[in-house]
Amino acid sequence: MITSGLQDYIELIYNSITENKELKAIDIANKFNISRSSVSEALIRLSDLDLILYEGRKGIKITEKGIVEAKRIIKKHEVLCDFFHKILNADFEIASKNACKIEHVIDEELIEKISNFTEFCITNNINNNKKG
Amino acid sequence: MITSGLQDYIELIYNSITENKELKAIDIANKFNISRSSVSEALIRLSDLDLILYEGRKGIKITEKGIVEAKRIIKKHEVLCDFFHKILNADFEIASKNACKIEHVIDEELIEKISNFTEFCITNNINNNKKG
DNA sequence: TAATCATGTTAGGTGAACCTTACTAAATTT
DNA sequence: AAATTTAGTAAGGTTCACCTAACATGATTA
Repeated sequence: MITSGLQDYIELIYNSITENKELKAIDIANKFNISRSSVSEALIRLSDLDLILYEGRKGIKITEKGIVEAKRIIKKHEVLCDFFHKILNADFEIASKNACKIEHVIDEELIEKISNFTEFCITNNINNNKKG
Repeated sequence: MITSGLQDYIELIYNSITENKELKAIDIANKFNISRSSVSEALIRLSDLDLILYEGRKGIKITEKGIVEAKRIIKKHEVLCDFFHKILNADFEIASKNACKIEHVIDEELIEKISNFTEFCITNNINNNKKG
C-alpha cells in the first residue's frame, strides 16, 4: 500500500501536471517542508510503484497508474473539503487542512456517502448555521 | 504530541477502567494484535507522559491527565461514529472503523461543527436515505 | 569560460513502532 | 511443593520516513 506521504506527493505531481506547471523535486521539498534527499527517495519509491517516471533533472512524468491513484485521492480531498466548507461552514483553510489528513485514512464507501449527502444538503439548502 | 498508537491504548485503558474491567498488558496486545513487548514499551511511554501509572503485574491505573486525554479522543470517536452511522447511514462497523482512524487526525474545531450538525440533523430528521 | 549557484544524489544517522527470541517471575494446576 | 502455564521484561533487530553533510552535476552569470 502507498503511504500517506507518497499519496501527498503524487497528488501534487498530478495537480502540477494538469496545470502545465513544471514540477521539480525541490518544489515538492519546499511544499511539504522536507529535505531534498527525502524527496529523492520518495520519487524513487513512486517510480518503483510505477506511479511516475522520474529521470532526475529531466523531469517528473506521471503514468496512467499514477493518474488513477492521484484522482482517487483528489476526489476524497474534494469531497471532504466541500463538506467541511460548504455544509459545516468551516473556514476553507481548516477544511482543506483536515481533508489533507483524513483523505489518507477514510474508506471510499464513506466518501460516496458524504458526497451524496453534500449534494443533498446543497439542493435542499441545508447547512450548519451555528457558530460553534 | 501523543502518537495515534498511544491514543488507541489510552482510549482502551480508560474504557476498561470505567467499565471496572481489570486490563492487563496482554489484553492490549491481543486487542491491537501487537506483541507483549511492544505493549510493555508503550506502557512505559504512557507512564513517562504521566498518562498512566504502571507497575507491571500490579496493574494499570489512569492519571487525571490520562483521563482528560482519553475523554478528548473518545469524544471525537463518538461524534464521528454517530455522524457516519446515524446521519450517513453507514454500517456501525464501517462507522466505527473509520472513526478510529479519523479521530487521530481531525481538529477539535471540526468535531464541534460535526457534533452540532449531527444534532441539527437528528432534530430535523435529516439523513442520507440514498443507498450509495 | 570560469566561478557561482541551484538542484539532485549518496552515505550514514535518528526515532518511532513494531518484531522475535530468550529470560524471569508470578499464578495455577497436579 | 513441584511442574506447568501465563504474563511481563530485556536485548537486539527491522522498516519507515525523515534528517544532515558532503558531493556531483547542470544552469546561470560575471
